[in-house]
Amino acid sequence: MHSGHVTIKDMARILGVAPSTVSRALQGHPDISAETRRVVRELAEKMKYQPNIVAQGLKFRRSNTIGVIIPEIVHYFFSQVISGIEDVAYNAGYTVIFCQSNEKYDREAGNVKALMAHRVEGILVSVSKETSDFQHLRDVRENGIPLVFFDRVAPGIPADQVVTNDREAACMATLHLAGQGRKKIAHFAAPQNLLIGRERRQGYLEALARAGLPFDPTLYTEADSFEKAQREVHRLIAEGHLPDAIFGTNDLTAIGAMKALISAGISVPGRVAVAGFSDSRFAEVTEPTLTSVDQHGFEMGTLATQLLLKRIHAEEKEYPFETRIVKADLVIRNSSMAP
Amino acid sequence: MHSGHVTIKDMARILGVAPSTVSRALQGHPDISAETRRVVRELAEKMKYQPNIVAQGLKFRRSNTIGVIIPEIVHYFFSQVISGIEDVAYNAGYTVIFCQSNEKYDREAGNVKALMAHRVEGILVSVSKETSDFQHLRDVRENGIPLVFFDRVAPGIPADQVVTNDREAACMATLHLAGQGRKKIAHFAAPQNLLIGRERRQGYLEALARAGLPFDPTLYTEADSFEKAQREVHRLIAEGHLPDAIFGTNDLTAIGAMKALISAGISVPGRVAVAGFSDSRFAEVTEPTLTSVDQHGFEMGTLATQLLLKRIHAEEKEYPFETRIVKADLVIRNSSMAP
DNA sequence: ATATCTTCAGCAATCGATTGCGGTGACGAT
DNA sequence: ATCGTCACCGCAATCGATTGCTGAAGATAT
Repeated sequence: MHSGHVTIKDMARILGVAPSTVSRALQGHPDISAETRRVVRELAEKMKYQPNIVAQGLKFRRSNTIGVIIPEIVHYFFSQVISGIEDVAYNAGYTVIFCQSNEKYDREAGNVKALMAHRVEGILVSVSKETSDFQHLRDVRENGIPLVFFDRVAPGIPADQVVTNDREAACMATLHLAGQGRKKIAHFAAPQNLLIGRERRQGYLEALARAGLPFDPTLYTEADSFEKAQREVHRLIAEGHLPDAIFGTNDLTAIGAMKALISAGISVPGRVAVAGFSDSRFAEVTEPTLTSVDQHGFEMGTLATQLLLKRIHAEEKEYPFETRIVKADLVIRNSSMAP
Repeated sequence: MHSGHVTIKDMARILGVAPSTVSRALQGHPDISAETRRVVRELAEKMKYQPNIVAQGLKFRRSNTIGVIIPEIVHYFFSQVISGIEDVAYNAGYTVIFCQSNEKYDREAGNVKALMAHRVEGILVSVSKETSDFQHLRDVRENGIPLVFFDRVAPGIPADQVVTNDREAACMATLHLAGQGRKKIAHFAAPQNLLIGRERRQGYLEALARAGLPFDPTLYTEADSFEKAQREVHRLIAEGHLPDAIFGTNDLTAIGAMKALISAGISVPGRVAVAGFSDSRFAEVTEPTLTSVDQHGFEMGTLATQLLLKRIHAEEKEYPFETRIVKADLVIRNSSMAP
């Protein structure tokens, strides 16, 4: 019959008892005789009965489900985060509904609606690059659904957050480049509507200041992909503004720059040192290996999920929102060696 | 009140009408007057009403949800597949519940149970390395739930499958190396209990035969990781069995070998050509860039999901199980150029 | 003015699981 | 013989949304 799933009613009909009796027998309610309990449990075993969580969820108004919205899973960092999320959720008996925004605002808003319709108990989100209107996320909060941002947060929305100390780490990476004797350090930045973009830029500027280097606008540009970085390098070369170091806002950007430099006959790290961000596995396989910042994605995922579950279990009790920082580490490799 | 979600009853109470009227008004049932419809819709708009999909699912006995079980998401290939799955599912109005087996049998079995309890309409699975008992997957089929395997299939279970033509692709890669004038082609293989390990090895052997090259046992070894590959290269060098080409069972293996060769002063592809498998993004960033086999993970994901949805929508109507092969392409880059 | 029809809403059941309350039998006590 | 006391189980409501059927008005026809 129907989808092949055994229900409590099916078993009740077979045994000639009421569904309520079956339910109570299964959960060991004292009102049910040992004999009845035994019979019911045997049948449940035999028919491989599995309670319908959806129905239970309706009854108890909880879904035991959390939602995750991620820009693009095919990034090592994000897949690490997801892995951490799944791990904690699984061990807490929660299931994870997974959505990908593909860096699109519309998709992200659609994902939020879908998750709400599914009555997830909480949402973990890293906002897309395109998102600048945050009403959809505000709606989540207004519906009383816990929200935790990780890595990319939305400004002005009351929620827990798990972020990297982007500014500090960016500063550290840039200072490292300066420490190698580099004077003309370029920054290939992420879009400035993203907080992480602004933070990393700030860290870069701070490092310049601390190293006593001037900020040269010709060495600052928004480029956050492999291809864009290559274009920018070509432009810099053409315009005669070759820097002696490049700090990329992420690894693919840094690698794109590095490849463009090398194929233009410019040695790395000989003439130009390069550093990236969010230590991907790429960093170890490039030639030269890439100096980068390890963001500890898995830990960000576990921590974010813990914060979410904590807030879910706090029920109505409100408490101040937390911002947790997962400290990133600078991993120094060959691309940033002294000339 | 409760979780903040507006229900049809809430609106009915406010408007002083019956829940059924609200329901019909929202779906434009002709029995409802234009005036009532307008009033209801306005309130729904104002209160941001969203139908409870869980309740609808219970009513209609469909969850609009599919489940995915994947060994480890932090592999570029699998994250590509997931991306493809999510894409098709989203466009078809399905949500994806995501589980990670972490290559563990227990975890995989637990995931299956959880997905069944959630009444997913179908399951996509790539079995873990550890899995040798497939009863949990057989249970899925016996419950009448569609199942589709991708990449790693379970033998003897009636289900649709989407796989790579591993043997053919491995043969192609090896023949390519032979075509570059290489005579002593080594193979760094995956464990032979994995089907893909055996298939790729077979492809390698077949290519040797077709190229008229003898099989040299000293050039065959089981090594399927970055580190193992490096050790093997050092051993080959030490033993004086340096090949003039290496075909790795996956990209990290190939890259490990390449790095070890280069750091030993052996030029790639000058003296030794290298090719990998399952084109990761690594392949483009190494130096030299790595020749590899593109498995088209995204397409495997979309195809597998399409097969699953097709079977879900076929309702009770049975039709023969399909095995679809996503043909892998050899992507020739610099690591395998002629000497 | 009565009969018939049309229009529009509500009642109640349904999906699967759970639970407060009420009811039925057996048994002993008075 | 009647009442009280358990042990045990069923009825019905609930969660949110949907739908067949029923029913109450008003409109139209005769």
